[in-house]
Amino acid sequence: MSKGRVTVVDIARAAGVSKSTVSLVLQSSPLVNEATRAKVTAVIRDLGYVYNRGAANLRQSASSRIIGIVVNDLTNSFFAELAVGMDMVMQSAGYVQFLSNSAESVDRQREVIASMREHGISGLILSPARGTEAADLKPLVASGIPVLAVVRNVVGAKVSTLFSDNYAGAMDAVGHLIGLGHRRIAFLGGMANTTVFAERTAGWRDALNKAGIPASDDLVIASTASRAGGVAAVERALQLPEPPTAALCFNDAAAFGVCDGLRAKGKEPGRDFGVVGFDDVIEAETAVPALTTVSVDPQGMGRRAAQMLLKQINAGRAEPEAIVNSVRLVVRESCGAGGNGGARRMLA
Amino acid sequence: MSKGRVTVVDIARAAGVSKSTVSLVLQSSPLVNEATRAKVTAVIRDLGYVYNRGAANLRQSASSRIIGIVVNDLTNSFFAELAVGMDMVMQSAGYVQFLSNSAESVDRQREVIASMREHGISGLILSPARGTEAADLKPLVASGIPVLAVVRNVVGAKVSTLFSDNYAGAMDAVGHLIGLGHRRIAFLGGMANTTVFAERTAGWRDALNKAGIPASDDLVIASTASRAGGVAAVERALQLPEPPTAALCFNDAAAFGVCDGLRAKGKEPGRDFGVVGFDDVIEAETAVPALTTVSVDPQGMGRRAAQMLLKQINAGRAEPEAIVNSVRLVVRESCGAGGNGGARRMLA
DNA sequence: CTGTTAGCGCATTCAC
DNA sequence: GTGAATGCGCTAACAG
Repeated sequence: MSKGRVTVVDIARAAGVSKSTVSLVLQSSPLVNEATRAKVTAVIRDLGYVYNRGAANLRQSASSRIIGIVVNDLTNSFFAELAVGMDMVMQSAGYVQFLSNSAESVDRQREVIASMREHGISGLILSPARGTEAADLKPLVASGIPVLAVVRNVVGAKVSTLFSDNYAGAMDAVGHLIGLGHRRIAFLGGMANTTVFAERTAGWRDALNKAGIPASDDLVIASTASRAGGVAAVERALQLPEPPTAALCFNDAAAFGVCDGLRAKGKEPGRDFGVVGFDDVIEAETAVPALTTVSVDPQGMGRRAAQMLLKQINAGRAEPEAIVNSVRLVVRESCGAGGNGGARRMLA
Repeated sequence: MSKGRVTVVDIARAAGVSKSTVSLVLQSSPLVNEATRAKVTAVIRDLGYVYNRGAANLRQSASSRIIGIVVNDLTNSFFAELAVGMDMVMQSAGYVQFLSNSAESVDRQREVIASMREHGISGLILSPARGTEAADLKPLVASGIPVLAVVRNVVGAKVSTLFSDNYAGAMDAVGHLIGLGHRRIAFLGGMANTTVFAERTAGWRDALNKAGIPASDDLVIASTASRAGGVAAVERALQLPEPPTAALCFNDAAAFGVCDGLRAKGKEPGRDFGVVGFDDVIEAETAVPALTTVSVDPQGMGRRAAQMLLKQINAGRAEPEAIVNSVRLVVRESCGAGGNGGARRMLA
């Protein structure tokens, strides 16, 4: 039963036709007799034949229908959600994906991309590891296969891009806080040397400046983009000579940490201190956020990224395009039961 | 530059040798002159040649060095961590993986597995969608490619397995609570119709019975395995005629929800109510758990799964093996700063 | 040590 | 409608 793979020849012989007839049946060509088609499909099922895409792809220089996805940190729910979104449209489009985790290592990233390339991917979506350079992608784009960078930028690389509008989102959020009367607004959490961090702090800064409020660097407190990082950041913020009365948090994890830290100091988030967070993982943990958030919807972004790449693949040789994924400020006035314990009656 | 793929023939011509010499160089065979080897490798680099594994694999009936991984819910951090663990060892072993999300749909799962098979995977790791039957995997195992089921069981399927010792973990956890003097101990959260749920509740039940405490079905309150589910479950539990004084929570998300729900009722988790949770995602969100937990370490489990599968692949035609991944009870007496706000001074 | 020959499984002409 | 050739990129034999 498992003595070597069963091929078209086998099923041709068993069905008493020639291999090309079988081939036609496989691609459901209209120019084959209905009776023979039935016979062939029956034999295919009986012998447990499986189509060999590798061989097919070798022959015709068609698309392998494999695409590569490399993300910097699949452990982060944001990127997991992103990947799931991509997976959805890839599956529906009849593609399979190599999906790998670079763990922020450019070396692993390079290796994994090389490996994918040897396997003939017809496109690549990359959420680049920190420190990725244009040169790393040079041979890939030179070979003509479409590459899409998401979430983070690769400066100088001639690839398509899909980024969130971090700048506008931060502007909106800070504007909201200012509208509520806050004047000292901190930026808490996140790793400083990322483009996302830079964009979000830029929006924070410009929104303050626009309102005539000085944007003091003391109020930008970077840390890890985690719950622990949020706790640490807010603790530092509250120790400032002139502590802030509100904060824009780098992401949702940091925002939760900030709430934790506030409660630990006897402050009620929302009532005693305004909190707005970028919500990179909205829809994921539906029960939690009673916070006002700048929502990114990673699954939607993933779907959009996949669609972009497939379009490029189908279009053949298209120019790289840059798209900005819009975000929206979600203001939650009240918070239902089952919410995040201490985060009700939000001032922000 | 990108006029068709550059092949062995191209580099053979450019290097002034024959293709088989190039082939030998590619597989770093010892029987090739050092000078010609240098020449060939130089040309390879200059022309930007990429090895075509598809063609190679077609010729020699060797392993494709592609393995398939299908997970029921990549949105769940547990499975994301699991996948990352697998990714690590696959990368180190020179494999690439198709990684896909079935989203608990047996249909998607079947399609995706079929697609992977057409691409010639040399092994499959499956965290089965709910409702997966042995028949779904029948053709795959019949074709002789190693299959490993993780986390959940597929009854009747002749595949290798790697499960956590949910039963023993639940026993340990409940024993711990009993040792602290609790008599009415609930089981909160989790979807009822899963094997994991069945195993964990069985351990809960048997530990109670062993201690001579009746295990009332009222105390098993299923819900979703999420934070919201935990909130709902503990609310129901506290409305019982004889409410519990402690609980074993299905997973960490549910445990957090239980703490939320307790605080909403003015009860301090750990002080007023004993909480132990299965910690499916330990190491992931390092800041949070001030809870006593039954730890599973999904990344480690993923690494182990990958190693198992690779061993099977290398061993050729090995019998399926069943391995149990041990879990450990982690008792946290105190909880440092930056912990989960309300979950300190745990009674459990 | 290196070149020659012959397929791996499939799809695409062409004849029939 | 169907069957016989040909070649995709590569490796395995065997010659030279």
